[in-house]
Amino acid sequence: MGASKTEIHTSVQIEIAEIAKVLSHPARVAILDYISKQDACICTDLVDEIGLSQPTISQHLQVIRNAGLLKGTFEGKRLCYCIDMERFQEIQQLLNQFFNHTAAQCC
Amino acid sequence: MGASKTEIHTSVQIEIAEIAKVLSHPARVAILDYISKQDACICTDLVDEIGLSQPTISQHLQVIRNAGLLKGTFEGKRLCYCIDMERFQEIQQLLNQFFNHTAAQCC
DNA sequence: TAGTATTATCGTAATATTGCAATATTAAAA
DNA sequence: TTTTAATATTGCAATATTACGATAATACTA
Repeated sequence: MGASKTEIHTSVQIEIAEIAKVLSHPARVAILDYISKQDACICTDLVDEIGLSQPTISQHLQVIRNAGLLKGTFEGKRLCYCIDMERFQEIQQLLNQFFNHTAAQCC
Repeated sequence: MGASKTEIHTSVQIEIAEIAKVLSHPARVAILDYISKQDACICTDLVDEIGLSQPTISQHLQVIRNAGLLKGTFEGKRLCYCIDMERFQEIQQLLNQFFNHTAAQCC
């Protein structure tokens, strides 16, 4: 089908999956990489930097934004944003919690 | 298109994305959760446990396996496997490296 | 060897994702 | 106010993912 049966999973499992989905495309990883390397918030050259078309970059940015990973102003000309470190660390913690509690001892 | 332009990204970015893709579906998170909770390697009741059909579970397991996250024997009856902790920690480290070097200071 | 239980594969349908051209929207500058 | 530059949205095509029924393959057991 393609539609995932989310109702049979826990909210934590769904949350992990949603976070992972943001990072599951190299373009979005590249975008986060690039934004983090900037000193300021003016990130208008993403299109040239990443090598994808403007609509595609815009689409990826929306995915990252919807996950709460960006903050700043998002409308009109001269877009200004950067990574929301609070949310970023929250996500890192969530992933680490998942990795840490998954500690099998067999084989 | 649906095909991602992987050739324009760095190998690290692609690796992060590939790892994240494994965790980007709640069923796979649930499978990893469940396996890690078991004491032994006999994990034959995954189908009942996760609530998806046997072929679907098999498909998800293959994705997890291809990422190197499982070890054990994978053929024939009485499947026996568990999480490959070495690979698991390697992945955790890679993700943490990504999160740690992404530390923007603006806004 | 025949039967049984377990996992893998195939085929297929439904949905999601990715990408871009064309166009719209937005806000600053002239 | 018109122009211009930057971002968003729309529409569409190509590909990927998810899911499952049917079936095959595998290995244990009687």
